[in-house]
Amino acid sequence: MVSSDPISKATMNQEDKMLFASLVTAEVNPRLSQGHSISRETRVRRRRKKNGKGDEEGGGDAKKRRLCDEQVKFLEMSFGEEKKLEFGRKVHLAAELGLDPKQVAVWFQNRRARHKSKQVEAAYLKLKAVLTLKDKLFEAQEEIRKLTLSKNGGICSSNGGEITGSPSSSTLSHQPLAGAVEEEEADFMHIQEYELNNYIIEWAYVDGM
DNA sequence: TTGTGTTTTATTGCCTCC
DNA sequence: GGAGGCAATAAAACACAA
Repeated sequence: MVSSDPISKATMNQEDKMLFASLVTAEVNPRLSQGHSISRETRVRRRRKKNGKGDEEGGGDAKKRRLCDEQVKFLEMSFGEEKKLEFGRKVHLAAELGLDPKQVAVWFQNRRARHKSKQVEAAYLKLKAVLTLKDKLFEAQEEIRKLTLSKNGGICSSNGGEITGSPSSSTLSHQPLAGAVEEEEADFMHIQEYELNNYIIEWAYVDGM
């Protein structure tokens, strides 16, 4: 089966993994970044094996039963209305679907987890896009800076070939046209950067993330 | 058919809130 | 202290390529 997830963690490079991990730990699960985490090894050690072959108590078959399409559809509808499950609704849903209330609770728990991981993935993709955009902006700025330097170099070379990092106001005053173009470029870049920063801030507060 | 990867259901242990 | 939530994980069920 092919994963329907937009991102496969297996295909991520190291940088992607770190970015994704930082989102998952710091953004989504603040508890983990506040010293409440337990090492994986500890958890695994602590965990008792359940459902092990031959040690089933009560002798009942503890096989997992997949919910039928109708049940899932009903649960999805209910989840769409309200992500959390209060006692009354749980009992009602269970009765309606012929399930154990605990199964309904477990289904909602797992569904919330899936919902959250989708949100994290979406946030990850957005963040990645923003960073790519920032890179491009930086490259464009660099390009403009180089062009400006070479242009000024040409102007200065007629005055002895001096190349300066930032054109002096006296140089600009002798070149009104070039100065206007540079100002326009600078304005453009400032607007781009401003919009990008706004976007980042906006994104940061989406869904309380 | 079988090996492998993914999805779904269920469990465990911890935390927070009342 | 109990109920309920969450993260992490196990394991069954499932999909699919070879």
